Amino acid sequence: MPFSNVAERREQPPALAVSTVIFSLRDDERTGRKSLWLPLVRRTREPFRGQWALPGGPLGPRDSLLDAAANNLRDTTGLIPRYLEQLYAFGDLDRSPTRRVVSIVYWALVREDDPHDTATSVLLDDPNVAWFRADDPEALGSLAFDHRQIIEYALWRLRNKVEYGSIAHRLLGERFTLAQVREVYEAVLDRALDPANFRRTLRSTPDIEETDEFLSGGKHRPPRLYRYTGSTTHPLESENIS
Amino acid sequence: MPFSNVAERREQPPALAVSTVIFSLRDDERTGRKSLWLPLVRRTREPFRGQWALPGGPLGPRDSLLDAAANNLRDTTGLIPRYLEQLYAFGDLDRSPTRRVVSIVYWALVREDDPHDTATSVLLDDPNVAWFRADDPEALGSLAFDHRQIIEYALWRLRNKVEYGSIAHRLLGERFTLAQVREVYEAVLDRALDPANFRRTLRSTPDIEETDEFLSGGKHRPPRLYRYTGSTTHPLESENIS
DNA sequence: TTAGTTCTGGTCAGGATGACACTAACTAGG
DNA sequence: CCTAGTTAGTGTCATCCTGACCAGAACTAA
Repeated sequence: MPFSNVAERREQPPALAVSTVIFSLRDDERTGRKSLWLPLVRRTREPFRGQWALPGGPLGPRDSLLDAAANNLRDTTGLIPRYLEQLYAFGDLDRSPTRRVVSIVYWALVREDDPHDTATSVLLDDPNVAWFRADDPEALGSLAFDHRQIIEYALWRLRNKVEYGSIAHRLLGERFTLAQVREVYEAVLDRALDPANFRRTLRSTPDIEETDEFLSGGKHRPPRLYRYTGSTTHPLESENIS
Repeated sequence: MPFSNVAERREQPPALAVSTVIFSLRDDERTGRKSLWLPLVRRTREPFRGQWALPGGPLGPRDSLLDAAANNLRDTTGLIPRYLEQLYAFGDLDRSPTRRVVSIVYWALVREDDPHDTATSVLLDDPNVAWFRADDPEALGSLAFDHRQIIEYALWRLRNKVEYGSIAHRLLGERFTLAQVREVYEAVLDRALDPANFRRTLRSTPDIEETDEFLSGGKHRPPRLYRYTGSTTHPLESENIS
């Protein structure tokens, strides 16, 4: 039932929605390095029909906030991220041109090659899902709702995140080389880092442990593989998908 | 209208509420130092009637999230904090024994002697509002809902906050001595700091500027007063009350 | 066998930090 | 008025952390 004026519609109770900003590490021919990419979905309904938006949907009555984010992500993009963290709750009055919506936004990190994240295959065939560079002003300029600000805030949070060790671990696999971790840092911070110094600092952290294996098949000297021995952060910050 | 069983009530749309964790700096005879205190309100309705809880209430249809937090705080405690920041959105299914509630929680810093924060006088006369030490296990043990976990998370966030400069500024006045800033740090970190070293690091930050004034009236050598020349953090993290 | 690239360990200088001694400036009490 | 006591503020020293850089090790490709 539509409402005839603004005052009337604002008396409606606010709708609750959950959205997600998903970051992944991908090759960027532009810079030669890896950089951060994120998937967006094309809206099929008004408002903003046809424009790109963050994946999301209403909060189901039987879902916790985290479950709602994970379930919706699976349904709209096929992604099943191993890591979801709450970003922020957006609740300004004029976020949506129709009824008032309070959105609780999560952010996720997925691995490009993770069999658990079945995203790649699904997304390639779906014309309503596409990946964009996280700092691409072209793509971000025409997003639905206030999703541009949300993405910029997510990027800011990611860059200001202290415990990069665990972030790298989420974007990479169970075992990784130090150069791969460096690529994560370089993509997030958007600058080149000295390999030797980076190695020194990373080896001094207790969270990363060396293994006896080496990565073969490369073009040059095979690098040693390392493992992340997760130190627990605050419970709320490290929720896990069931 | 009550519901007869769990399945039925869970089909109701979740209610939206806003609560606030308020920190203030107060003398602590126990340790001799200053420490963090927070006000709680006694619940006058079921559920948890008579128990202590965070100040909060439902989200008004014409309030932004921030306005809702500020308005509710004023009504229930008389506090008008200069600084409110969003902490987290809590939305587990079993947070409330009656209907489902999603709470968006803010945290605030107030000054004990701020004329703007008219709290002290109001709160002293109201038997339904009381201050507790933020790490007092006795008081926190019997809180309503999941408010104990919320407070612990707020404390964790406060301690892990990077930009202590601005935090000190919020808890203190426009002008302050370096010893007062040190008291803030000592209260938050819960350990003593070397006055000389603390002075050195603080004077090296561009955010804090010395004035020509000194604080008179003390028992000993009058300390110089300083001023905070606020550097802006991310917009979302530094919302201001209108 | 050699050139090319990455991996890995090392040195060095400069800045930040903790421990601590010492002087400066005020009040309280006789 | 003088002295003791307390806090404000300065300076020094050793240590740790960080960025810049060098050089050898280990592998591939030709």
